[in-house]
Amino acid sequence: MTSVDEPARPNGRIRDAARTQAEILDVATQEFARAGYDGARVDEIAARTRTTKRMIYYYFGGKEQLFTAVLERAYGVIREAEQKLDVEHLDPVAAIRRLAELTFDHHEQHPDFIRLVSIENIHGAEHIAASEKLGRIGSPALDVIRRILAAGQESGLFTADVDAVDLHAMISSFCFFRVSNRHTFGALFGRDLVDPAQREHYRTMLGDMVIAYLTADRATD
Amino acid sequence: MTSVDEPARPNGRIRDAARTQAEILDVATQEFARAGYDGARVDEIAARTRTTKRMIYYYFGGKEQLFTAVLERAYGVIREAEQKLDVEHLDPVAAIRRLAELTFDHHEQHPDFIRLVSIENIHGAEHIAASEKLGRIGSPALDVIRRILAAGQESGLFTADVDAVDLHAMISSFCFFRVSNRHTFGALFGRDLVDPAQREHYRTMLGDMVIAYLTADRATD
DNA sequence: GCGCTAATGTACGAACTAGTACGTTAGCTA
DNA sequence: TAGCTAACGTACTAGTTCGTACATTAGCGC
Repeated sequence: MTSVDEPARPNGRIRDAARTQAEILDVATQEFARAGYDGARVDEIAARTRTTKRMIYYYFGGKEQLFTAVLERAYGVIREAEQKLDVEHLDPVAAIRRLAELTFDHHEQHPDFIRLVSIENIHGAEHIAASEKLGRIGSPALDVIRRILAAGQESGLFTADVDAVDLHAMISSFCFFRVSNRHTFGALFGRDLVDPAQREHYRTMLGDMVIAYLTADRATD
Repeated sequence: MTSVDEPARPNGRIRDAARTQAEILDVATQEFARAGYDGARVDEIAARTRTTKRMIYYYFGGKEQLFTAVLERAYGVIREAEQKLDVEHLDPVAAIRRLAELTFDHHEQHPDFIRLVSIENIHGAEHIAASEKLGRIGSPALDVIRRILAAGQESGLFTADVDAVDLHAMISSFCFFRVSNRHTFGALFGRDLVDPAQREHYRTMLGDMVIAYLTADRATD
């Protein structure tokens, strides 16, 4: 299921640096997501690739840097998706609900990414800190939220004192938890949070929650 | 900082099975939470104990079972805390807010527990599944939520179609995410979700969110 | 076609790590 | 106080795992 297919070559190996690197990253993503950083095996990653372990060290330098590269690519994917967000033509309430739903969908569709982020948190985000790419590139989604919030607050639809980063945290927490904690939650409470039959239910619940929060009138003290 | 101090014994070792086991569990909890399941080192756990690695295998059988025992004890602590919940004398709105706040506080005070749960999710909750104790002991908090919800729905304060498990998931997701993802979130957005100065802010935000969700009037379609 | 370099493969090693075989002793009981 | 067993310690091993030294070749530029 990798995006690369090879031109029919008799028996030999093809030289294609980009393809080799991409394939290593594909497999490494799966392996790290499956077993965690320390649980992942470099030999196992190599074995599931058309190349050898030698290439992992040739291109990435080591296990640590490979994981960083995996993270960088994974974050790249979501940033790309966020750039395609097109909700600002909607009224603020509909826009926020739509944004929440897209966040919900994206989390559901990328469980490996969720696992990688969980793993990175276990390790204190040290790989993000070590990465130049991931340094501090605020997400496009945040800009979108900022603009919608401003519009909603101006028109008096939204409570005034809500911050974009906090709202992003609120939406993310629900979407993230549902995927990241589905195993323990399911084992303890007997309910599968990612059951396809309940998908619409939770999607609606998230939207309702966020809109209710934004439009509630609170005592300002 | 362990809860056990020894009776002044000249130079010798004291025999105290319970103390030895408790000390192993204390250290193991820290070590697993620090480094993840595969990152944790049995030798390291033993070294930070007044006993030896042999005892870990003597009492627990192996690394796998040790982690399960650590989880069992950690879940026991929160179940104990939940049993002390005393909010049902309040009106439903105040009761739910108080419950949310106590959940918030508990998550903040037990980051190691959060990490253990994250780790267990990476491993598909297989240790919970393997544990007899953790099999399916519904949390006391859930019963409390159930009763408050029923009261709130009866009196017409709360929207009728909200379920206790779902509400528990909603509250937990916010509290859990704030602690579990603080490193990546901080690194990416430059905001520390567990900054003490922001503690009250997020605590209030959680309560506002939950109450707004429960009391909002939604179109029933 | 020649040569040069990026790309690749093979084989191996040093260090680590979970787990165990075997021996010892504290301290309760009769 | 003799004896027994739960509790404990030491030393070791078998297998694993990251990483590398060394050898090889594809294919582009000239």
